[in-house]
Amino acid sequence: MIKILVVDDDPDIIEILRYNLSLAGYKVKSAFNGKEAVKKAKLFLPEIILLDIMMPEMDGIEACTQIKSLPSLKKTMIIFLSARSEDFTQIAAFDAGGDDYISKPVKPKILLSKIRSVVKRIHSSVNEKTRIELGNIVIDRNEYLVKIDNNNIKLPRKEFELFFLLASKPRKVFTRDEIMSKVWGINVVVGDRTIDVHIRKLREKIGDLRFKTVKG
Amino acid sequence: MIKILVVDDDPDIIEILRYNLSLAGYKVKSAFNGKEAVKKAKLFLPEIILLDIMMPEMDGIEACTQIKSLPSLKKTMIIFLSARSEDFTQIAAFDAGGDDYISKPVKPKILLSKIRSVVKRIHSSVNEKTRIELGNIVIDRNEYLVKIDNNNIKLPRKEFELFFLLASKPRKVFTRDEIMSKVWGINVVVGDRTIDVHIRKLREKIGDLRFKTVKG
DNA sequence: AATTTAATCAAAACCTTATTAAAATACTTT
DNA sequence: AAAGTATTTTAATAAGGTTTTGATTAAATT
Repeated sequence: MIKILVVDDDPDIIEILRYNLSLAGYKVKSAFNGKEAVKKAKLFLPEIILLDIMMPEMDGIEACTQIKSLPSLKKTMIIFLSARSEDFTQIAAFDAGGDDYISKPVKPKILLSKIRSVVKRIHSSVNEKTRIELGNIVIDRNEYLVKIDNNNIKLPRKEFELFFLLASKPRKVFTRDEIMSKVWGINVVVGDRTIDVHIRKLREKIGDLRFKTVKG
Repeated sequence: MIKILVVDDDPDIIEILRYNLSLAGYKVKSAFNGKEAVKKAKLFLPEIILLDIMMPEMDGIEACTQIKSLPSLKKTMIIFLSARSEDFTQIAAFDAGGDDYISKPVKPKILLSKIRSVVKRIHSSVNEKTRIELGNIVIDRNEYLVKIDNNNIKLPRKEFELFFLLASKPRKVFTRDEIMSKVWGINVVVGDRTIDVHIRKLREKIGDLRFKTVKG
């Protein structure tokens, strides 16, 4: 059962959230300010925290920072609640490690759809591959390390991601578009030669024979 | 002519987008919030919607969900716009059925390249199958490989696509127009001999008897 | 037999990838 | 903050393959 900690200084809002979330089958606890939130989070170990930004004692941003710095709560998803739907507060919120936001007034429908999508994210981040082994090659995303025949090879980030992607599906042919969007991200526009150069470097470091290119 | 609906609460941004898109030859309409977006989308039936995430009245995620639930707009591609490029928004956006994502500030170059790639996707969305098996022939789009009697045969892109198309419906007769639009795309204009030559090459490589032409 | 459509071939045009070196960026250390 | 180092991106070019065209020939249809 998924545990959610609701943090807001307004009891009415707590009540609304608690009502909707309980009804949807989540286990809910609440706190009235940042300080209390940190304390309760440590004990309750919720999967998700709904955190108001503006509160007495300790604001949501600060609370978020503290919570995220605790090893036992590192994976907890934090959803901010904020009165204004734009601007600076949100940016600060994300910088503090927030995972999502909901703008007030909170509509039950939106609330639940957000929660669902966050839950999905929790699940999918669990089975995200972190390590690939192929014969004498080990690629470990945790340690950020490539091992070939027990020799450690250090790769810069892009080269690592590229290698990881290619190794994730041996024999699959990746198009440049696929590589671009998975390694560089969906929004980055860099020239087309960039991939070639990285491939070049990779081949220098891990040997020419690991993968080949298919024209077109 | 491709129709694009632009949705943002900031008139300046609408103007920038409208300017760039019109210049590139798209037909553009706009809306200022999610509610209006849904209404206008129903009438305008755009192929593409550029949708800001944070808006008053109804946020982009919700608007997207509603739009995607309408049968007449199921195929409409939705590209989200958002101020932050963090993962969480992207994931929420994709959960809601978004097809792509652009982070603000929107650079014209990125905008247009995205639009182009989305347009491409609209046209080629028929190709979903990734593998065809017919007796002793295997055509695998993933590995980009044709296997006949366990012999691998390497085909250049156009030949591969052509073969894939023909093999996708054995016994079906494809008109030149069909072949042209599926292999070469809708807005590509090449001479009429091109298909013949590719057919020739294909026959050389996979044997004369795999398919025959029907005059007319 | 005349007309239309398809096949063939080689040359030309076009594209994609590989390879460098150099420029731009990002990151560390002082 | 500056200097130094590593990483990432761009630019230019070479090399090679792929795609398209145009001329010509062959085959089918009217």
